[in-house]
Amino acid sequence: MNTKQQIIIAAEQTFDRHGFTASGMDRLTDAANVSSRTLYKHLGNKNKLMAAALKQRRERFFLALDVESVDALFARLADWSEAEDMRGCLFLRALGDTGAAVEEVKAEVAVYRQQLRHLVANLVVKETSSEDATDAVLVIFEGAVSAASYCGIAAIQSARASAAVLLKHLP
Amino acid sequence: MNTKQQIIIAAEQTFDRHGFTASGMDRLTDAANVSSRTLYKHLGNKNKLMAAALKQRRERFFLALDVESVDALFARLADWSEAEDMRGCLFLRALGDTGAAVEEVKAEVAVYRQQLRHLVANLVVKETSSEDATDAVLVIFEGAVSAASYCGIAAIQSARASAAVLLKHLP
DNA sequence: GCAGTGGTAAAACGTTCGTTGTACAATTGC
DNA sequence: GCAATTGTACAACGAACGTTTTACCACTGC
Repeated sequence: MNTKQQIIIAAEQTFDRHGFTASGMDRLTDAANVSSRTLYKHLGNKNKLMAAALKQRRERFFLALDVESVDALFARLADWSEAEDMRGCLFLRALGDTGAAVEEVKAEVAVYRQQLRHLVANLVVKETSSEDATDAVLVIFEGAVSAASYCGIAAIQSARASAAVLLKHLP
Repeated sequence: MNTKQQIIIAAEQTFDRHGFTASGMDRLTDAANVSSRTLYKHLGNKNKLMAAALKQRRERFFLALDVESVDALFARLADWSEAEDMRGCLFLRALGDTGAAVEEVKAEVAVYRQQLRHLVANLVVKETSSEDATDAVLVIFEGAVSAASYCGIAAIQSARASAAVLLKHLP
């Protein structure tokens, strides 16, 4: 079994559930079921672990969102929300939690945002032959992620319908 | 001068900028320009200070968003984003930062979300004679707040236009 | 058989955390 | 003039933090 991966997966969940700064190394080692010595051997320090957890989330997230249309994007997001608790964008939260003071975290957040924009832009171009609606769909996507944390899956279904309307009727 | 208010206002900014758990009492007393003894006399403890800062943010936010139409709502949000740095919803972040383990924070977040929903629902009813589009507008609002943290005011302008289209063309 | 690898447990490092105690200064109302 | 109020500075508390050290165990391949 891959110990490093096991640590990172546990950390992704722990940071999401309990916060980045508020999650001490004790809680992280307990969640991963490894000694602190092993964790430090594999990850170096807490900042690098945060970055690794974010990278893991990003890869898992975009794997789940590997789709061919905007509608499918929101359908997959709905699937995600049924499998995982929604607590708002983990990357936005990581930045706020750490006060944007951790370089490793800032870098990972930047990569995520760039990747999300590219994904949305590509889908929008495919359907409208223009990038113009990218921001609009991006806003709805971010809104769905945020609102799902207290409106549940209804927020995502609403977002899905809204996106369809927008792609038809936006200038 | 009202010392308590001065402490709370400084705390609102400090928590927003540096995170809730990551902001120590030293930083909070420094920002408020008071001694730690004074802060504790007025606020009791850190959890209560967090709640007070969130209440302050809520009141300030809804005062800025005291409008008569959905379009004006987004216009005011754009004004807000030009006066303040956007780092995503402070309430969502407070919940994630503390791992939803602080009752005082959970309560304030619940009040905020309820008030936001009521505001949006009232505006939507006024314009469409139905509450049906509430979730859709709520999603766009949340998305504007989140996306503005890295897309700037363009996200809010895009959200404003999207909301107008939706109110016209949603079933 | 033995070096190498990859893990454990437990204690300790110095620092920072949230919070309180003590002692003192400035302003105010009667 | 004096008591009350409201603030300060500063040191201390025990606990928790991130990190490292020390010593030890189990498995692997040659």
